[in-house]
Amino acid sequence: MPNPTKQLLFEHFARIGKAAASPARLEILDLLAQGEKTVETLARQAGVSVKNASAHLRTLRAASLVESRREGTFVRYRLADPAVHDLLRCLQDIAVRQLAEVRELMRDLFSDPEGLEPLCPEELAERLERGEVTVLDVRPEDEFRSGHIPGALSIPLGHLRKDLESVPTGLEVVAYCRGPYCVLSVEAAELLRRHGVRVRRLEVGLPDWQRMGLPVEVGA
Amino acid sequence: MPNPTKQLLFEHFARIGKAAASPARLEILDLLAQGEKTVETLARQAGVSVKNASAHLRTLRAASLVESRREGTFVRYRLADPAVHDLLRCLQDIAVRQLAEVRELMRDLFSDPEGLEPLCPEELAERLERGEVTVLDVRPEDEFRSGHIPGALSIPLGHLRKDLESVPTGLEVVAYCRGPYCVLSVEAAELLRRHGVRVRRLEVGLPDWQRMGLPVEVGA
DNA sequence: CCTATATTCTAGTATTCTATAGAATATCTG
DNA sequence: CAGATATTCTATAGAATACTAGAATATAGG
Repeated sequence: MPNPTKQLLFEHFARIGKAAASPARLEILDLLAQGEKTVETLARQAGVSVKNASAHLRTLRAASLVESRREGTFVRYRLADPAVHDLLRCLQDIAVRQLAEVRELMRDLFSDPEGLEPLCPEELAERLERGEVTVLDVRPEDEFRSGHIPGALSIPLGHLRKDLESVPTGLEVVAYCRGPYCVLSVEAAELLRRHGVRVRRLEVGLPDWQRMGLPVEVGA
Repeated sequence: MPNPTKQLLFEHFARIGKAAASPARLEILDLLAQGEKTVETLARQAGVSVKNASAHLRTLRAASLVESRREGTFVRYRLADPAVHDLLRCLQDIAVRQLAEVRELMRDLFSDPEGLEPLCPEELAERLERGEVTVLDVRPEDEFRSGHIPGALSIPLGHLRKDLESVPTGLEVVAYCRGPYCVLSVEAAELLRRHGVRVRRLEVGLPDWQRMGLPVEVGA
């Protein structure tokens, strides 16, 4: 009679689901997929109060989706398991495939006015090997330091706006950011294109690139 | 300023997460991964009231995780997308990897007293091709009819208890059920082994087998 | 049209979850 | 140890969700 046990098992599965049942928490997970972050950074980047972020992190930790370590007065959080990123991607993919509203939002945010398709990771890896492209990481600096595509240039979107000249224009530029549902690289590409730079987007972000087994460089 | 839009996007992602945030709903999804089922069947197999099952199905449909069609006085539900099964598996895998309580439950339920490892799907496919094994589907009959491993014999666990003689014993028997977190095949294997039958379990269920691109037979 | 069956809808209550404010804790610095 | 900063804990009000029972709807069959 394993019925109560089966129920127990599904209750635990649902613990993971419950942790993934809040927009704020999903955004926090998305940010943590880019690397370790403090509570304050997470709160700022996700647009919630520090107290609220702390409460959400507590929930996420109770479900073992994140871990933390103290470093001085800061507490740094990180994903407890790369599979957590898979979970997030899974939710996102179902949402895009099944929810018409989401497909519409995606079309508005990501469709390229010039009809240029984003590059797939394999293609970028090849062209990078041949030295054909300049790779541009437009995420915040701390995320670049946590890990980036080897040889990539770090110019966070905010800096890019002020200093477009810093982008080398000899080769075609490929911009990337947090993932397929992040608009940083879209905005970067628009900005650069308006200034005559040949630029395309990578269709995924660093976490996906890493998860595919492609090489990642850590540090500045 | 795509901030409200970003928020909107994460709200939609969380709609999927919320739908997956209840043990009863996860069990319903697990059952639906085996094939179309009526509300009543789902309620019975998941151990909840029909009204409650109906309410959960409503929630699942609102999140586009399931679809339904009417057939006479019955309404049959099914998964809206194979990716929904991936989501369930993702939650389960994280739970097993991260939650000690779950690992303990799994050990209690699935560890084989004789130390026999379950077969992986690739191995079964090979041995099936060579005609070396008898494959036994111990799920309820309706799930067998919705799809099963080609050549498998359908003997639901309940029938097996009453009629052990019906299992051919010439070849090694491989029993399978709903998935890696389903105990039907474990109980079947124990039962058969106590009666001297050489039997092993398949480590996954039919939905996983199908998702791997292995052949599936439909009908009786 | 009437009845039986399967399912859904509505409403009410109990429970859980979320966000926030204020107090408390931990660590570093001097 | 006092003061400053980062974070967590506790309590709480409001919102959302779950389960149940009774009414309503849809279909099939006589």
